[in-house]
Amino acid sequence: MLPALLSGLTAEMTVAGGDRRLRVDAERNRRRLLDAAAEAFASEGLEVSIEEIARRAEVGKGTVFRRFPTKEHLVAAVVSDRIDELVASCEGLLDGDDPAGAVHEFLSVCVRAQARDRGLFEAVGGVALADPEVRTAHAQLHEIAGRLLARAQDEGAVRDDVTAIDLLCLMGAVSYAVGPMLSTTPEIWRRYVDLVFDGLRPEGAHPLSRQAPTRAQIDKALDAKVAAARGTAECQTA
Amino acid sequence: MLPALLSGLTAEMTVAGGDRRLRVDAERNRRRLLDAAAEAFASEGLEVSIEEIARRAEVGKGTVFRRFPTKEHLVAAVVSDRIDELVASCEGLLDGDDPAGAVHEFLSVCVRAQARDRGLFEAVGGVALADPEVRTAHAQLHEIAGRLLARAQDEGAVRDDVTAIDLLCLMGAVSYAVGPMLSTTPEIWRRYVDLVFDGLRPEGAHPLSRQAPTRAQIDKALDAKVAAARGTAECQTA
DNA sequence: ACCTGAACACCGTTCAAGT
DNA sequence: ACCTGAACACCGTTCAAGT
Repeated sequence: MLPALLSGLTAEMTVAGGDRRLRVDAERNRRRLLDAAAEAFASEGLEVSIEEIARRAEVGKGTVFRRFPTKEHLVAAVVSDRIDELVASCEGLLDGDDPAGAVHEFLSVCVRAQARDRGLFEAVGGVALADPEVRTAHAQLHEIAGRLLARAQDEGAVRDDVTAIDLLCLMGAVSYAVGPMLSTTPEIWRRYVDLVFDGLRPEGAHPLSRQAPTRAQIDKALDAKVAAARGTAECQTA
Repeated sequence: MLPALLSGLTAEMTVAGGDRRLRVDAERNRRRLLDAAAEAFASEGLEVSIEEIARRAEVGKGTVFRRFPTKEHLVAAVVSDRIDELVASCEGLLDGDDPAGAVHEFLSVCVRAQARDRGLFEAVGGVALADPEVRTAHAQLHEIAGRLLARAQDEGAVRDDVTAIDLLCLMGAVSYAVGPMLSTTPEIWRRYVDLVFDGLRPEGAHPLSRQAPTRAQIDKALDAKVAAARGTAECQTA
């Protein structure tokens, strides 16, 4: 009896935001679902069916939707954990004494994570960003990118006309480009991180024909994208 | 009577590979379907339903599958036309007298095309490359990229350690990165073409930690990807 | 409270019945 | 030959019936 109670309390501490305490069996199912989903999304991508995840977690299909009102919510729960991990492993880069190397390493860490986790890659480029927790985690990554970039720019090791948003965009760009090649040459992403990073150096820098997108523009575009996705979904159900 | 016969003959000439001549009404439906699909894919992306396309073309759902055995085939038919257009508009770049500018322009033309046609973008990054016609068209683009690149490298205007495959990958990378921003800042792709192109200049070039992927590796990876997609599809139907 | 599988709407695909 | 819509399998989602 006591262990069960304790595990319930631990769960409450773990859950972000202070959700209501779940019944012990419910909490156990939630964990199994998150674990099964994380594994399935990472290896197969986001298109694995809910039924498949439920099977792997050994629960009924309906249980998934009782805990996560929609598949997107399940994706967001898994993905925000992954981004949190990414944030944690990038924070250490702020301490080093090689600012340019740290920017390069930041790109490497993020791209490698996406190369190894197909679901993570698909989610951060997609509508998962609609989820508030995912956005928060993503904003933290944005902030780290900004600090790393500022240090490197102060030293003159990175051109002055690029922004943290550029860094995040380029990280996604590289992750996308290497996707099809990962099965035959799993480390190929390093080449494109190197190549893109060379474009960030001051030596070859030429004026950029457009201004950097602002955070507001990105958010607006994401909102529009989410609204569009919601729109067609509503059309389908209506 | 005569016009109908002529239109039938024209159709036969137009169709690549010398397919059997279609009945006049069938040929008309084929055209309407291709037009409707091209428009729908371009604006909505590849996820538009066959039913929607059939509706726009004013034919029955079954007619689509009579002409194109699968949705992928319809996508491939539309997309190979789009890539052919791209090839045509890039061939002119081989004549100019600014090799570096031509490489930049090549990237611009291809990225702009993908920015304006969502289906084109989704297809060239995906399983559409399984289709032989699409592969042929894509190989032509590859060849042009190679010739443009060689000229620029001979002049010392582009670093020597990048390949035509790198160029094609980076083009896809940029197209991906700008996707979410197009609704608010439709010309933003120019910024990332500039930025990536600066990475191709010799001035800031540093050794790349991995060798360029070979055509064989790419093809093998694509085959694997297609096989995997087919595999899960067969599992679903089996 | 929570679990579950049957039921529903949607989509790609097939096919029997029509011209 | 070709056209068509009803029928099938699949997927995300809902919900009535159970504990």
